[in-house]
Amino acid sequence: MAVHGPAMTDVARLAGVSHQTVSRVLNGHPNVREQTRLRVRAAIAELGYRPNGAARALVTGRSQVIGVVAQNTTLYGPASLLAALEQTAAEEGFAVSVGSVRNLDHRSISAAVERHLSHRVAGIVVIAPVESAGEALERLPKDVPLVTVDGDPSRPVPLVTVDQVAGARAATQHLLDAGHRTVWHVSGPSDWFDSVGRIDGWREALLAAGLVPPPLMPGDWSASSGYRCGQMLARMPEVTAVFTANDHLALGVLRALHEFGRRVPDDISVVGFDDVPEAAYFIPPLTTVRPDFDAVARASLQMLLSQIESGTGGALRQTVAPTLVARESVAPPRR
Amino acid sequence: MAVHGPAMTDVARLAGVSHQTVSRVLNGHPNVREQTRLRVRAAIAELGYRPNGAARALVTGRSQVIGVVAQNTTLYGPASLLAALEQTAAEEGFAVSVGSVRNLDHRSISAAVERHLSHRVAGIVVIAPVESAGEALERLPKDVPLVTVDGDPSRPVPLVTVDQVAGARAATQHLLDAGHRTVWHVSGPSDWFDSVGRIDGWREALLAAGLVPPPLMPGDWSASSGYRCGQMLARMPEVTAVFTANDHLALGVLRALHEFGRRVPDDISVVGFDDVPEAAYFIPPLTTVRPDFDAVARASLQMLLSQIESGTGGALRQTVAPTLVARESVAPPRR
DNA sequence: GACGTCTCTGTTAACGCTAACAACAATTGG
DNA sequence: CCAATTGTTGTTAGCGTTAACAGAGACGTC
Repeated sequence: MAVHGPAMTDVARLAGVSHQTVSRVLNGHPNVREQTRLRVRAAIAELGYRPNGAARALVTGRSQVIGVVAQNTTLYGPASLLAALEQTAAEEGFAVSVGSVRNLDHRSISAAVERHLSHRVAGIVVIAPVESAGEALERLPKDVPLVTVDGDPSRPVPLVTVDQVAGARAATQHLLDAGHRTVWHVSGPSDWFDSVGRIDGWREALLAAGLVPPPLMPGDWSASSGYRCGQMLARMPEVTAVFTANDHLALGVLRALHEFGRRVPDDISVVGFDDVPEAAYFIPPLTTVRPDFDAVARASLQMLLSQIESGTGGALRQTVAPTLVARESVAPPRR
Repeated sequence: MAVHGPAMTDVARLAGVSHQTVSRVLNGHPNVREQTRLRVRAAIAELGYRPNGAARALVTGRSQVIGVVAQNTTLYGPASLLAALEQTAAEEGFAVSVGSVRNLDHRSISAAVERHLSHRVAGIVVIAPVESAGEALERLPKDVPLVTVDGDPSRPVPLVTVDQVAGARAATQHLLDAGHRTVWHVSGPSDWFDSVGRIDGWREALLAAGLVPPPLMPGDWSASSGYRCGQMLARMPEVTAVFTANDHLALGVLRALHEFGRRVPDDISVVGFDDVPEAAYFIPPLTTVRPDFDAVARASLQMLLSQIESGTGGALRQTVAPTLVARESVAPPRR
């Protein structure tokens, strides 16, 4: 074990140059004779040399690593985002270090950020969808490039976010367009910005149509809470259209409706949010709103990289529009 | 930007000691006077000092980072595993760097491993569920602590794996116990060891009961392929029990059966694998097999850490038994 | 021919930390 | 009382890389 690989000096010796020339070749400096460059490359290949990131990080002050702070990476949204971030980062030559936290409270977030900072990450992406994360972020050292995803729109921090409001408005409008008199909403937890945005969008669409929003049914993202809400919705004959804050809630609702003999979409129409891969195979196939996680990842990474390169902070803001995916869970109400 | 924080010497100066004493306090060396230790800690706190991981990694030859190579971290299984690994690693003071790859072929895996190596990770966990990953692993440098998860049982590499065979056997037996004459199987892709193990377990259980396994229906983990298989199963009156290689396949099957008017569990019983959180809210709630991802993560990390500490390689092997979760999708066949 | 100006390459000094050794006091044993 | 041991601290030398500067040719210009 611990048979350390060759270092830059070994490559230099083999190629008959100084270690600095090797460094220049590696970093793509212009002023290296083509012939020298080739000799160096050959030596690198022959020795199987791999640059030591730690040494580079030490001298440059930052590593080629981006830290991501996320909660609950088992959920579809965060997991997709994380995967997309990792892909995009890899293309830019960055590794991604994950610091998932159980709770998005001040202490947990700070701890995760601390861990990343002590590894001298080049920048940090915080997937911080809840209220309590916000404070933690403002107390962070100002000299670390930072981007938040789905965070608090009211804070002066660079933010990339799915346009929750537009998505929710589209979902609600889709139901209204189908002829429904009103639309009920099963929401996510109230301390998530995602939830708040979706509630706002739903409310806006109703108000714009001159309707009074019916009471909100609060859930917690899980199929389980969707089921509980569904049991209530099923009992109310007037309910003909439901918009749920995510697909898992929708799944729970679908099952409750099924148990009560309320048919979807014949009796009640349902629209979800997220477009999980299985949504097309729910009973019935779920109409839902698909956020573009790749676009979010790309936007946040780009924002982060520009901070890293330029050194400027800047509280940019970028929004990615989701698209409605129409399937069979929506139909006009029966007279 | 680039306002570098205080270094060890700054702490030392403030505490009135040498930087080496600070290092000793940080690393918990025994021979430091209690009073000195307190002074140093106070200085650390006052300056908000954070040790520089890069410098430490440079001098010790390895960082407090564990590299994870995984494919498709959007799927429930890999995502759960990753999250569990990260949690466990954090408890041990390690960060986790993810290198997700699109394809698990030789080139991609090697590239991901290379990236990790150049960051001098302390060890690598490869979630390598497919055939083609195997070769890549054997050509890796021997001096890097390495553990594979759900990998090839026939290769001489430390391996932690869910006991797929036992899980599949339990699922199949559960259906036989309910009185079914035979059990059909919708499998995962044939190059995944998970699939192979589950097929083996299914086959074993049938053979042990003196039955001839019916034809295998190959799927690809997705609800979509489950749906396609389900359309065929629904057409065959003799089919009364189906075991699917994961819950998403089961979801697709459920929907196909529903469309064809075949009721579950009245006409056909279904058992899945994974116990995704939504499985309890399928129509009907799905009986499934739950692998213990936390246990897998703990076992693999423990195995990795012991390699890191001892320096010995050793081709250990550890298996984690899954449990059957009975819900409503299984019933005795109708006469 | 002397002098600037390129292009290429080498030399030296950090970066912040740990390991190895050295140094000194306090304690013990004879 | 001297030597050996122990506990505590300081000094020095790297780890492998990049940045800053220096130097050697080649070339063109006055």
